[in-house]
Amino acid sequence: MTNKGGISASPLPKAGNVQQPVSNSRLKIACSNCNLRELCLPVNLSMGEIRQLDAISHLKRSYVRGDYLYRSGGKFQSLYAIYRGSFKTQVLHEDGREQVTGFQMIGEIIGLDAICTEHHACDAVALENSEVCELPFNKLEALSRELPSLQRHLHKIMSREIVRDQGIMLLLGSMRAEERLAVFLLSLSQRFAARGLSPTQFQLRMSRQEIGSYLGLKLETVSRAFSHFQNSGLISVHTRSVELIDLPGLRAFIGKQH
Amino acid sequence: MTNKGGISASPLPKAGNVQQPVSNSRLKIACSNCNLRELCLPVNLSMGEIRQLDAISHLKRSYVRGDYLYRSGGKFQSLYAIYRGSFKTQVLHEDGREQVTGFQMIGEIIGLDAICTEHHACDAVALENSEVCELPFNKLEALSRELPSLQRHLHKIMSREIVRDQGIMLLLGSMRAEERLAVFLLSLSQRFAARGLSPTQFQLRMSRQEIGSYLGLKLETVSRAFSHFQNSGLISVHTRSVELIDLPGLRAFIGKQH
DNA sequence: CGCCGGATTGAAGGTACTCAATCCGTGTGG
DNA sequence: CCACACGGATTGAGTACCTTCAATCCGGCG
Repeated sequence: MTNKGGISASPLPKAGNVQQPVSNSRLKIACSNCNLRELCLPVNLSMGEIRQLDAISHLKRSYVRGDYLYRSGGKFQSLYAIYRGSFKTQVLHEDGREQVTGFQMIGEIIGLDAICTEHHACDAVALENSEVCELPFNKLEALSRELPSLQRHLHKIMSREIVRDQGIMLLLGSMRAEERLAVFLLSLSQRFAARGLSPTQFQLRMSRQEIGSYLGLKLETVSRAFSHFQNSGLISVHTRSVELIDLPGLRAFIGKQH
Repeated sequence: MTNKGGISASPLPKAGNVQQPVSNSRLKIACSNCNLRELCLPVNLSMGEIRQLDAISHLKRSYVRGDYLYRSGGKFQSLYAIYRGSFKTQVLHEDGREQVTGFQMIGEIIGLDAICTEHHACDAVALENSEVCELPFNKLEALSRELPSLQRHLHKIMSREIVRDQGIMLLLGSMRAEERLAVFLLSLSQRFAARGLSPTQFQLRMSRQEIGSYLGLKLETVSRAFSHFQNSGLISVHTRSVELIDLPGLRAFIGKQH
């Protein structure tokens, strides 16, 4: 209950019920007995090696909805493993346009975009009450020189981010509005399932506006797509609570011509 | 003239005229005297350290337009530094849709998407006669444990790829057709400039179809946007040869409401 | 010369956007 | 406790932009 996030990778292995409340988040806790360990460290590390990770990570304070974990342009120090809650990342264009580039949930790593310039390339904003585990990057790099399996793990996390982004490019570049939403819902479903939560019933943590920004659509279009899925019997939706009624039907919907 | 690509990062420092023809590409050549070195290795490595890099890299044979450097699903072994020519990467959806996810040119590194699964997540296809330098990833990882500045460099390359992809998400998610093309042309211009080539006159290596796929547009829309820019006096275009006449005008075009 | 693929241009149609009204759930204050 | 206000979500009508379909053009090559 008083544990701490380590280094995440998704797609994630089953991790049992990891969504227990954290009673005292200021406590310094160890990766070695974190209940996110199977989520964050699917790596063959010995107990001794995990203790080395413990030594470099800290549990940070809570964030409430709207709080910034970091801001675009800010100096890069650390990666963050999400221990509780969820975040969105967004890039802002000088003309005021904004694009949500991702929604991150428990066990995922955030901040990789900042490595190349040592400054954050996007904002990270809490979508709900959240806690993160801070991983100072210099120390992480040093440790990964010692531990090849940690090094490989770090590379995989970054590579996975690249693959994920390419998937979104495919979505944005070639899918129609309702297909985009179907892909989005199925992706959420998978990620909840990987965390031992229901793949068919969940609460959205983001607004229609935020979903739209992520999917390259206006909020009204997102809303219409939700309604259409509901009228087709594929889902049941009531503002932010969603039930996926016909998963195969949703999957089949993707790629269908008009 | 008979040199070899190393490990690239962009945005790239000025690198003089790196576009000399390679007389005999089968020769084993060294990073240590590669004329791409300033492009590929903007890293503080000693001569001895660079020789260690030499030891793990090989120059691969030429590819002609349409040749696959690797295919989606193929086993991952190596990263590739482009030594001459250019490539596109594309992901294919089961329903036949395809999305070009990037165009890579000389000095850039390709294959990072495969690290997470050990299998390539996209196809890489030559756009013209090209040569690459193969970098076996296991050896690269091992060496980067020895050389912190190489390690950092590798992380930066991966991070830069993530940032680049986020920029494309912004483009695909929130820009209109002509803005997308303007961004694309300005990005090419910058990349040519970084290689000591003209930022205002160049040959496109890809078809309208391929540009369209990259930008999330149909080829006719791309063609119309080219024509419109030409009629507005911003560029001069004749099939694949492009001259950017009014760079500030192009820049100003981005973000303008309708 | 004539073919072929890629590029351009035109006209018609469809999808998603814009603008606007209404609804609904939550939280606040009387 | 209820009325009201507020922000987010839904729904509708009209429009803009991009796509689709189709014809034509152009350059390279056999």
